[in-house]
Amino acid sequence: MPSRKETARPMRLGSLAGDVGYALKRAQAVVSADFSASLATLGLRASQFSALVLIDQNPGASQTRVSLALGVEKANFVATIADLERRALVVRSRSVEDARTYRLELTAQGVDLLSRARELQVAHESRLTDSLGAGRHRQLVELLELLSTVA
Amino acid sequence: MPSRKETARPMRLGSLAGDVGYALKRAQAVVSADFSASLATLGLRASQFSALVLIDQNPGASQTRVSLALGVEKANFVATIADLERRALVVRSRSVEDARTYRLELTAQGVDLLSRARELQVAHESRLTDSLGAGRHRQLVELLELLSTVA
DNA sequence: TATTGTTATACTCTATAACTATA
DNA sequence: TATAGTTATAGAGTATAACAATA
Repeated sequence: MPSRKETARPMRLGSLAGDVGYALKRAQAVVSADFSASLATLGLRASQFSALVLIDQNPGASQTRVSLALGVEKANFVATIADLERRALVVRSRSVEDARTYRLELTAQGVDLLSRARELQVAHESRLTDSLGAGRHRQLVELLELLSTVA
Repeated sequence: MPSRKETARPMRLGSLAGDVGYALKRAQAVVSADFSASLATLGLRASQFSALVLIDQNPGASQTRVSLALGVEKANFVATIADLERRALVVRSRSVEDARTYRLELTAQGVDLLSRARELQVAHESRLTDSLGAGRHRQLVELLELLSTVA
């Protein structure tokens, strides 16, 4: 997104001001730009990072289970996993109970890269906490998670 | 986004829980799905709706000024305006002060469609207020707008 | 020299249908 | 029949470079 330089004549936003959807999109753009730039130093995208976290936390889970938990279509998750496997960060092994599914696990390299990515995540969240204040930071996450579950 | 059906075995989210970026992305998906489906009944996308609002609020503004205010590259805004003009919702006229720029304005049809879209927007926000509570709804918007400006 | 609107291009994310192999 | 993974495809959104017309 291009940076919104506040020019001499600011634009009237009309009903966009106070709109949750519009505010969400703008905030999401700002936050993801910061985190994505940070993760890029490890050659990771945000979607790959979240996949690594879920596989780490749920070793042996199938592709479909992970993709559903991430809110990603299983069809669109194939390329993500293929890339992580090609880079030897994730291993897939056929399940013995159900030969249709793969069991996903991190390799030692995957664990290592994830721990470095987590440091970047912590630093990223710290920047947000510094900008927003710890109380408002926590409050914002609570409201967002509440919105995702009730709406 | 596929709906997150809470299965028998929920996945552990690890460091994704409490993460602002992840919470933002999930909430944004939920909210934009509802609003986009609503706007689709008028043949509008959210990006077109926001363009109509800004042109209505700032008649005579140029494409670049509107696109910058929306956080959209001017190159990517060309097709949006072209479609709105093709549908006779927006008119472009060369500026007399600066022949490089267009003055953007809504047509009577554009004003009419925008007013119907605004009703959908109000209904959409009402659904969110019902789900979240009026206080939390207002609080969320404040935090998001704060985040966009300070981060 | 700089800016506006434009074209071209490419990459990401997302959504859907259809196939295979297994169940 | 139903599900897991896969392929193919198409639509959005986004980012950058380069151009003609105008400033």
